[in-house]
Amino acid sequence: MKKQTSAPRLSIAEENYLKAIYKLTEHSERPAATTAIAEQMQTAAASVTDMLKRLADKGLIHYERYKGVSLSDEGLRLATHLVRKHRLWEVFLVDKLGFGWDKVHDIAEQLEHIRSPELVERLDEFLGRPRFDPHGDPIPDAEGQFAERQQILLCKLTEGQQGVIVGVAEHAPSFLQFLDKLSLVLGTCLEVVERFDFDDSMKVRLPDGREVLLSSKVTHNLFVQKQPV
Amino acid sequence: MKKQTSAPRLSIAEENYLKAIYKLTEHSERPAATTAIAEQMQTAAASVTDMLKRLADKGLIHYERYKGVSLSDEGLRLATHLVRKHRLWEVFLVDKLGFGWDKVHDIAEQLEHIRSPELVERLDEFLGRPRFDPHGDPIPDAEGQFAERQQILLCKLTEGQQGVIVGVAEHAPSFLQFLDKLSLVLGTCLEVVERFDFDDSMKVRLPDGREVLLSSKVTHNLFVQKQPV
DNA sequence: AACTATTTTTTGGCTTGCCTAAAAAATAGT
DNA sequence: ACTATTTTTTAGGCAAGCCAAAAAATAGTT
Ligand SMILES: [Mn+2]
Ligand SMILES: [Mn+2]
Ligand SMILES: [Mn+2]
Ligand SMILES: [Mn+2]
Repeated sequence: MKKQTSAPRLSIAEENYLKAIYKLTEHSERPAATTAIAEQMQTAAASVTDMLKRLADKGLIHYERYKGVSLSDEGLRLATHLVRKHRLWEVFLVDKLGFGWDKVHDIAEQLEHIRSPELVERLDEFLGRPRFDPHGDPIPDAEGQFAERQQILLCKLTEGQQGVIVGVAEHAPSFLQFLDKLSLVLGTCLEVVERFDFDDSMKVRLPDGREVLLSSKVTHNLFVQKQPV
Repeated sequence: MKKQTSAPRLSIAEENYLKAIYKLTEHSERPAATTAIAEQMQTAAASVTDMLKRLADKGLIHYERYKGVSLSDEGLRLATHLVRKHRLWEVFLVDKLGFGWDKVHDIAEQLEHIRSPELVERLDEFLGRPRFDPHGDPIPDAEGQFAERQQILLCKLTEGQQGVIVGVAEHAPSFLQFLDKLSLVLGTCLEVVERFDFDDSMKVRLPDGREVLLSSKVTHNLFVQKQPV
C-alpha cells in the first residue's frame, strides 16, 4: 500500500495539503496536527483526515492515526518545489509586472500549480535566478536547496544598533500595506534609537531622518540583517 | 432556471468546455454537436451531455436536446476572455521566456485558467499589447474585439505572387517543427514560383534564394498577406 | 413508410473532495 | 482513577466530472 508504481501527478488539492503540512512542520520537529491543517486550509477536520489517508497511501506523508503527520522525503521534495514555484512567480509579479508585494500571494497560489519543468527553469533564468522573493523569503533552487542568510528579528536589536530590512515574518496584506505607508520596504536601513521593554516597542530612525515608533507586533515580524556601526 | 443571481466562477472543466464550443462554432453558423465536443475534449459523449446540462442551467450556452449547442452572449464573452488569456500567455512564453512556438500550447492551456483581471491587464501591458500571438492568431482586447487582418491561405496565391507568412491554420507541434526546419517562420516573405494543380502543391522561393516544394497540406495551412509585386 | 445506421441522451456507477453529525480516542483537570 | 474537554476519526451524504452500456431520437436508405 505504500509503494508507488509510477508517479501520478498530484491534484491541486493534494498539492495544497502538502504545502500546508510543509508550512506547519517547517520550523518545528513535531508533526502537524489535523486541526492545524484544517485551520490552515480553511476546511473541516474530517476533510483533512480523508485527505491524509490518500496522501499516506501515495507515500507522500508519514501518518499514524491520532499522531499527526509529517512529510516523507518525496512529499518534502514536492512541497519544496511548490514553494519554489510560488516564490518565483511572486518575483515575476512584482519585478516584471509591477504588482505591490501585498497583492501577489493569491495569484501565486494559482500559478504555483502550473505543471511544466521547463517553464520553471526558464522563468528562473528570466528573473535572474533570484534567491529571495518579494517578502524576503528564500527561493529553493532546482535541487531544493535554500539560500542561507544571517537575519534576526528587529526586536532582537539593541539601542544604537543598525539593521537592513530583509524580510517579513507576517505576510498579511494589511501588515504589508502598513509597512509601505511607513516606507519600511525591503532594503531600508534603520537604527534603533530607543527600546521600550515594558511593551516591547521601539523607536527607530529611518534613512530620511524620520523617527518612528514601532509596536511589538511590528518589531516581531520584521527580519533585519545587523549592520556594523 | 436561466437567470443567475450572481456570477459564480467557473471550474476549469467548465471553462474548457466553453472554449471547445467556441472553437467549434467560431467559423460556422451551425451549433456544435455533442460528438464533436467529445472529440475536441477527448472525453466520452455521455460526459459532454452531462456538462451541457450544467452549462445551460448557468445560462452560458443555448442547448436543446439532440439539437446541438451554441454559446450565449455571456458564454461567448467568457470564452473570448479565455482565448485572450491563452494567447497573451503564449506571447509571454515565446517572447519573454524563449520557448519555441511548438512548445507553448499545453502550458498556455494551464495558464489561461489563472483568475485575476489585474494580472491579465498587467501582462498585456508588459507584453506591449500584442495584437497577434506566436501563431499569428489575433488576441482579443479587453472588450473582446479581435484585430482584423487581410490574410489568405498560401494555396490561394497564383504564380508570381508574393506573400508574407502571418499565421498558421494548423497548430500541431509536428507541423510547426516542420516549418521551423524550412525556416518558414512568421514574417518570412515568399514568392510562388510554380503551382502544380494536380496535387495542389507549389514551389516557392524564399528570401535566401532557396526554392522549396510545399505540399497541399502545407499550402492549405499557412496564412499569408499578399504583397504587391 | 419501414428499416438501418448514427448520434445523442439516459441510466447507473465510479473517484475525488468536501461537508455535518456522531462516535471514539487522546488529553487535561481534579 | 475518574471526568470533562478537546482532538480526531468514522459514518453517511452531496456535487462535480468522468465512464460504459442501454435506450431513444435522428438521419439516411430503400
Ligand atoms: Mn506568498
Ligand atoms: Mn512570498
Ligand atoms: Mn495555443
Ligand atoms: Mn496560439
